[in-house]
Amino acid sequence: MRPEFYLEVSSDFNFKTAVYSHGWCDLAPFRFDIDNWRINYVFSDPDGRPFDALIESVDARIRILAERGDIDAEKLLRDTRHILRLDDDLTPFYRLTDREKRLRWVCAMSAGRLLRSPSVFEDLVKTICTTNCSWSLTKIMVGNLVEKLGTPTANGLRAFPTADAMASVDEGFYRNEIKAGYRAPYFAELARKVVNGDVDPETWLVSDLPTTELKKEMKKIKGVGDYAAENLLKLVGRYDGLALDSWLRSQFYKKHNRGEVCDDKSIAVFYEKFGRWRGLAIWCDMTEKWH
DNA sequence: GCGTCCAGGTCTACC
DNA sequence: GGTAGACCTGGACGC
Repeated sequence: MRPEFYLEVSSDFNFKTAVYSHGWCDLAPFRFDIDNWRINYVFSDPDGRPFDALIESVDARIRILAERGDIDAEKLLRDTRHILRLDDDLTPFYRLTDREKRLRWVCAMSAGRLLRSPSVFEDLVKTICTTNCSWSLTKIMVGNLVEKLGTPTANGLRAFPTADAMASVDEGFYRNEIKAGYRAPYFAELARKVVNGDVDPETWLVSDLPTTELKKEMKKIKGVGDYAAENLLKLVGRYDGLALDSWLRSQFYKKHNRGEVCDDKSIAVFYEKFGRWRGLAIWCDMTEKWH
């Protein structure tokens, strides 16, 4: 009998829009079952022992079925709250989107909770894997990281690798085994710095720094530029940056500029009215069809 | 089958 | 502060 746990959710939480908020549900060690609308994720206990868990929405609650019983349930529930953004208050954001008829669906569908990983480190590595490549290559790189460096569960599934595991291999491994290409030295250096304590991405979650300063901190990581930093900022709950990439730009051109290319400043002006929520506003606007 | 282009960009050197 | 050119890889596309 698999142990099961439940989490109460607020009335403005929507499991589907949270899970399918962006591509993260498609990246290992997440597994997304779109037919039954549930996800699996390989969590880790504080001692590093991984276990698989199924997460689904049942009767307006979140049900979590763990692979085995001897787990740290408190951490599992904390991690689940974190990845589903259960504690995010999007009320001020919805007040802004409700002002525009075409964006009223955002509040109506309780959209805007961007799925994230239990650790900022994992989101950081995954974000670097999204830069300058196709989504299929992102999936390959992340899949390789999990498959070749992640600790296995009893059933052979694997957790996302720890910084220690990532620091245990060299640049050549990232290039040849992970297929990280020119990102190879970035991953080797990042893992080394995290293990040495020179960088602690988890502090970004609770940082008192103004967003512009925090973004500068993030950009000190090799491989993290404007897009990556602003994407990470969204995942730690700051939506000041648009995180423009080629996909987002092309969607904007199609939806709001008759398919014609325009500069980034014009896109910024378009979403200026959403203030500190503009990054979330553009993301919801561009992904409306997904929901 | 092969060559080219580009994708959920960033870094470095140079001005 | 701004910009050109280089950078890995895999998949789509044209021929």
